[in-house]
Amino acid sequence: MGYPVFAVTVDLVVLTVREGDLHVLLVRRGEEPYVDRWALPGGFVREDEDLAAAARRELAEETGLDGPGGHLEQLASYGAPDRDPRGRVVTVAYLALLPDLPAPVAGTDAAEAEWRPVGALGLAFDHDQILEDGVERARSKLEYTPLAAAFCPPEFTIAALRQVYEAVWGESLDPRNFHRKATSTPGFVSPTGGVTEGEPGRPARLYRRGDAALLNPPLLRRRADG
Amino acid sequence: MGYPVFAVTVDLVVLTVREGDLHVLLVRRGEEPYVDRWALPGGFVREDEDLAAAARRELAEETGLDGPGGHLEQLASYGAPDRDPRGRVVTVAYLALLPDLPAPVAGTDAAEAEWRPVGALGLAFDHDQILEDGVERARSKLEYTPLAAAFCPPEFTIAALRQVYEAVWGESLDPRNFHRKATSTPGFVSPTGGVTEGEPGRPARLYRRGDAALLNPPLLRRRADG
DNA sequence: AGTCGTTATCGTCATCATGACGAGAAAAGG
DNA sequence: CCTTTTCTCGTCATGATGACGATAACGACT
Repeated sequence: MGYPVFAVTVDLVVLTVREGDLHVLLVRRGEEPYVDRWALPGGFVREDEDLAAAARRELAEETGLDGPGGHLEQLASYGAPDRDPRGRVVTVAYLALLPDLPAPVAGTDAAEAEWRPVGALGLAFDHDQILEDGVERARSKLEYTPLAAAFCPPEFTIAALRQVYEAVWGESLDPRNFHRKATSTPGFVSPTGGVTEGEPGRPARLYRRGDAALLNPPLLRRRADG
Repeated sequence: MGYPVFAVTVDLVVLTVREGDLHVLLVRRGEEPYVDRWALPGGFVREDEDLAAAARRELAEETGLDGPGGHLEQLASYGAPDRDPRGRVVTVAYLALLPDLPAPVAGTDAAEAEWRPVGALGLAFDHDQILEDGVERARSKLEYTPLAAAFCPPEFTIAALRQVYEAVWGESLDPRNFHRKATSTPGFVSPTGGVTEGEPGRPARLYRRGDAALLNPPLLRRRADG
């Protein structure tokens, strides 16, 4: 039976919140095609490797960290016949949400890597589209899941969680209403008992991510109207 | 540069509502592996074919119909190393929502095909998992989009739309509250001006699918609690 | 024609969630 | 001690929802 053969890659949309803005991890390509252009990190899936395992491996290689606190999920697949000039390549994109890393990125890999605010970046291949899809997925996930905590360190304040929403959604939220919502939605966050120290203003209680898979009711962003 | 080669297939989760229950389109396999076992329809992506084009082609081959009124979207990709005994095969699953077909399925293809109520079916490969993911996606999509209309003919009644929700979600909804919600949510449905004739009971107004991409506010199913 | 069963459509009411905003609590810094 | 800052708790009006009553408009039957 004859059928076409493909190369299969995984590409990563790695998002984090830095200084109040949503950032994506990019690497500068070291070889053709698109030499010296910025692109999403990624690579070929190995002979005996599951797709998710390949994504985890690439994430660890690029960030030196996959540990708890983050989140990794499959995003979508892209396989236009002409998306890679080298031939038929299907890529399975994964979306990673990480806390702002104290450790520098690109630990093991020699390639240049950096965090860039999301926006109109002229990335290699169809990576602009993949990034756009990833950002939209993240925005949507924050509505229905407690995943915003994946952007935070293990213990965080309600204000930090709110700033994640504000950065990802690009809109500001009322601190008092957000506080009520976060603390009253079952499984969203759970208090650790600790409080912040040395910060300006009244000390804030610390929370961990709750155990709910879904927020019920969800926390909907303000729609453009319709 | 040496990298592994893969075969790439598309598999379809084709759903419809028949007689008040959610059904999936299955085909009986005619060759190894899994001969004579039921499986999701699908096939290899061709040399110069986009993934979505391959999905549309397979859908047309299996149902003889891809026309307007239905819906097709990418679901997810599956690529466990051992998911196909023939070798390394990555499949990109697509989800199709169709109105109950007047035409018989499997027009062109010689393989046996039939609609089966969704549930615990012992399908070939990892198709049970793919089906489960597809059904969950459909359930979720009905909450946030007007896509339930994709299960209906071009013109339909509010009651028909409600029966779609009841079949897909597996729960009953109050006809009066559903009517209020469907007709008051902007872009959900739009009246055609026509009414049903010859049906028992009071004639019902006919509607077409609205132009909204998202329901705002959404129509949430009753959660299992948390 | 009248009655009944059936389904569609509209209305009412209590409850819950939300947006807007006031106000006190608890820290740091002068 | 006072001001500034930020967290936390309340209040109130509004909007969405669940539960359910009531009426409208058909076919079928007597």
